[in-house]
Amino acid sequence: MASYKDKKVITIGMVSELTGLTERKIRYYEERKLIHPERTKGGTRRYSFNDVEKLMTIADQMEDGMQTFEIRKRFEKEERSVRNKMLRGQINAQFNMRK
Amino acid sequence: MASYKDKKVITIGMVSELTGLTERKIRYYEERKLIHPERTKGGTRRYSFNDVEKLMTIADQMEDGMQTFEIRKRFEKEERSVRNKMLRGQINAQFNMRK
DNA sequence: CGTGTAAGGAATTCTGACACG
DNA sequence: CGTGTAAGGAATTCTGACACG
Repeated sequence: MASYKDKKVITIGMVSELTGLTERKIRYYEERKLIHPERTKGGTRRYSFNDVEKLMTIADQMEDGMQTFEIRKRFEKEERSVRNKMLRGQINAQFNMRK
Repeated sequence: MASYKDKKVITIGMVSELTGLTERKIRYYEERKLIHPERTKGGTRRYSFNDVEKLMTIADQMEDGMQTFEIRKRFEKEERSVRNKMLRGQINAQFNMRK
């Protein structure tokens, strides 16, 4: 499941370059809980390629005039749906084991 | 062909963490032409996940007492073989187009 | 609300060199 | 040859704040 796309290894400078967003914006979207980079011991942020993709989605939605809290709600909704899907998968698997 | 694995986005500090190698070693293997990171405008090195994997291979071979120039020759050999394979693929493709 | 910017400091990285073996 | 280390400087990142709208 976790692969290179999820490894938090990219600095904010590279993310800025990859997405075209300013560092200010990237930090702000974190403040608004849209992304969740990790930190090194020293405190510098590290992002994954998934974060980069997410930021590009965010950029699109911001351009469409959406507000950060709306975007956040969408992401949360999406995550719930993914989790439910996985849960159902597990339940089915167990069910199949029984019979 | 080029994917996330080939994107040069990782700093030497992260590479050191991921591979367990010291930064000194990582820079030295570059000096010996075993790896080829890119540079930012500012001059800091950026590595790809492929570089990270390559470094782990290098570490293994160094442990086995191999010398850097040997390891380098191996890599070059491997690259030639890959290129040849691709070339043959292209030739076959063209040949198949003709008939 | 979303974003720019100047400010001061801290973490990160760089190079060239000396050392050892 | 391969690697550690101290040295000085440059690039990168961080936070909190003020500004505008």
